[in-house]
Amino acid sequence: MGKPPTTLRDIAQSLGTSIGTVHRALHDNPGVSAATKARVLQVARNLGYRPNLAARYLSSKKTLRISVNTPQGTTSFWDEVRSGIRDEAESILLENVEVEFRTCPTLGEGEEEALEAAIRDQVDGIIIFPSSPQKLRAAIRRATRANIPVVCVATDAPQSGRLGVVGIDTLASGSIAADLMGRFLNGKEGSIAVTVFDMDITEHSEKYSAFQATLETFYPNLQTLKPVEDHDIEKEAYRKCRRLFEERSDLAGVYVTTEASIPVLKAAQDAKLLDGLTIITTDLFPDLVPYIRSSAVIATIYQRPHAQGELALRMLHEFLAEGGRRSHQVALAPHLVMRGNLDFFLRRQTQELSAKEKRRAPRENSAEYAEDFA
Amino acid sequence: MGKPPTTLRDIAQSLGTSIGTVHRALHDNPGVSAATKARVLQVARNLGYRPNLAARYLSSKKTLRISVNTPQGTTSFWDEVRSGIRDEAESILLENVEVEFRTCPTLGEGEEEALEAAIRDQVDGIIIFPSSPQKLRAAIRRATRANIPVVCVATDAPQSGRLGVVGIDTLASGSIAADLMGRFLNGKEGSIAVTVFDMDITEHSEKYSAFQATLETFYPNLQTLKPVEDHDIEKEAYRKCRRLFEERSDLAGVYVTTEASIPVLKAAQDAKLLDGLTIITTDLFPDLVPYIRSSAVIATIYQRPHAQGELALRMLHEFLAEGGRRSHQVALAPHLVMRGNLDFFLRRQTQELSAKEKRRAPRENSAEYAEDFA
DNA sequence: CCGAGTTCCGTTAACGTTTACGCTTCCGGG
DNA sequence: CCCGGAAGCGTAAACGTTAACGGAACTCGG
Repeated sequence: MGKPPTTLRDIAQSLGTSIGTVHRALHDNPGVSAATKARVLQVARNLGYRPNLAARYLSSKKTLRISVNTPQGTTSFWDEVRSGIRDEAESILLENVEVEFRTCPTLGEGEEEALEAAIRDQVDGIIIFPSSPQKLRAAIRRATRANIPVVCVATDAPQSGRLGVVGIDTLASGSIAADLMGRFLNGKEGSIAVTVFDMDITEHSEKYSAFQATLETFYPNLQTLKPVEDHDIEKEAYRKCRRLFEERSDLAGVYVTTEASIPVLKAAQDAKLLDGLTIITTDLFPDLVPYIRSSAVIATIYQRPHAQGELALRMLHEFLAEGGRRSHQVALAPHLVMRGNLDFFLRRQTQELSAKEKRRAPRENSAEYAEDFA
Repeated sequence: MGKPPTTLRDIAQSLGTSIGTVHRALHDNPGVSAATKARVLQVARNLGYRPNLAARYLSSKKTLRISVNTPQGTTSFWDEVRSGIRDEAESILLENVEVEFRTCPTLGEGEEEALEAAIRDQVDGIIIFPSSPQKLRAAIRRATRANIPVVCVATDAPQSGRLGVVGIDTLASGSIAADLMGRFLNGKEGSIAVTVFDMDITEHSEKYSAFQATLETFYPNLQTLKPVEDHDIEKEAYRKCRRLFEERSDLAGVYVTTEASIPVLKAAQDAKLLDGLTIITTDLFPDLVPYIRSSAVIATIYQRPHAQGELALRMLHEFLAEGGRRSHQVALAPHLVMRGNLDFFLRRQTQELSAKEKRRAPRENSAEYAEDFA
């Protein structure tokens, strides 16, 4: 079962050549003839060569630089994503990851420039939130061609050649929102409003249609209205919702899929509907807490930003370190937050955000760990 | 910012001693006087020494053997835990982890013997499900004293000196169950039955009281009954529930916190109450699926066995590899599964369980990865 | 007082890769 | 004919740790 793994030496010996040549061939560095290179690659494949990462790291000692291009954001969402990335970077064995944050102050502003800057800086990998995928597609392609893998968080950038995505499963979150909405309304009739960022974003249109489909299947007495697009602009969200709330007298519930739930709630309040509506939101941040406690927001779909950050970095690192054999499409299940379990999530959030530098003193020997828990 | 890390050499030089001595001192191997050992430890601390894992692994090349002691189980729960452990073991960089499974066919039978066997076999670490913590406490202590770290999954073994636990947050799951129960019942009056494994298990009594407290706070018109203990014995679960169902005419809902939801459902069916009761269960396995689809089970609290397995192994490995600085008490948030998002979880489950050996051919150079996704 | 056995410590060869350097061979231009 | 340069390849020194070996100094029974 446990054959000793093949090394560069093995390959060199079996070819009657030297380690240096094998190494150059495998990395297509200059200095090898095409013929020997081919032979080396062939033998390497036959022998099932896999590089020893420990040796590689020990020898080269180059640290991987990865750029994190995310917006500042209006809620704590992106802070949590970033702290997830940081945590994962620190926890990686052979600490050889260095994270550079390129945070855009306003959404969509300077996104492309930041990406270009990362490419220019020759980072080894990029984690990005493509707020408008079609605008960034070309730039992501350029990064990929420059041999810099790109991982998208939260939103995908299709047709861009990106290495992978990590996000929340749209079907799972849209459907559970619908199912809960139906249950909470418990047989009532009426229509449900859904706000999204923009229907051009795959994730949002998928969420919307999952919601709509589930509601239609299981709760035919409820009707999903056309989506309200808010582009994460507070005023737009308020204005559009306010109008909707005044117009539709049969409105029974609202499902907010974006970060911008506060303006929607304000609109409901101003329309004197806050108590009458069944409202399900997305994400979890300080401003939202009182609404959940008071039951104005009956449930919120938590998109686990911390976990998204962790996984994005993990995916990138795995790829960079060993050529990545894992799935490149990670769809997380969202968490459901209500009054009852709210405190659990709040506690966790603060833990995660403040988990700075808790490195212990070097405790080489492990004889006494049990005392900690006795 | 980027100081070169201190090495054994640095310590040796600053003490005017040799690298070998430093090494022996840090690992308290024989052959160092108490005096020099103390000096070495002192300097190591001052210089903030942290071992270079790559070098360590490269040099020693010993693989970590870890034993996984879990029951066979009556549902797929433990299969998923095991597959999570396996996945994580494979995905660890510097693949130096070897997992040995010691699976007990029947619950609580031969648990202690299996643990003893693992200790005797000199494994480097143990992951265990302590089905009856007090019985295993002594044995876990012995393992710890033999310098073998023990991580508990799903259930804790307090006062046992175990290295850590990974499980589901009891507060989060008990409370969300109560909150949902209250909402689903929507103002109705009545009593709610709760089944647990055994109130002596910390987790279960915590879950129960979280449920009870939340229900009492937010839905005072619903009353939590005394817990039904089933000890994961199907007959016991059926019998006790059947009797309860016939006795309590005001029963409105049931919260099953154990694996044994099927006998409870059967009892409800036989008592002709399946449609009348609002039932929330725990875990997700094939036999439960039809009940969820038909809405007999309105929601189930998924305890994420795969994730539990992953995290348990990660915790153990981190500790073994570098003296573990992470939290040793991991409490996961459960997932909520309903009709709407059921398919998502089922798809995931089958993916996770069948994710065997997908290692690719060695792909040394990474120039062309973009093609895969173009 | 001499060998045998300790105790303590220094030295050194691994582990598999990377990288800088150095040695051939061959070719074209002066 | 000789020299410069390049292409192709071998060599060896790192990287930080582990583990085995060897050698002092010191102890002790005979």
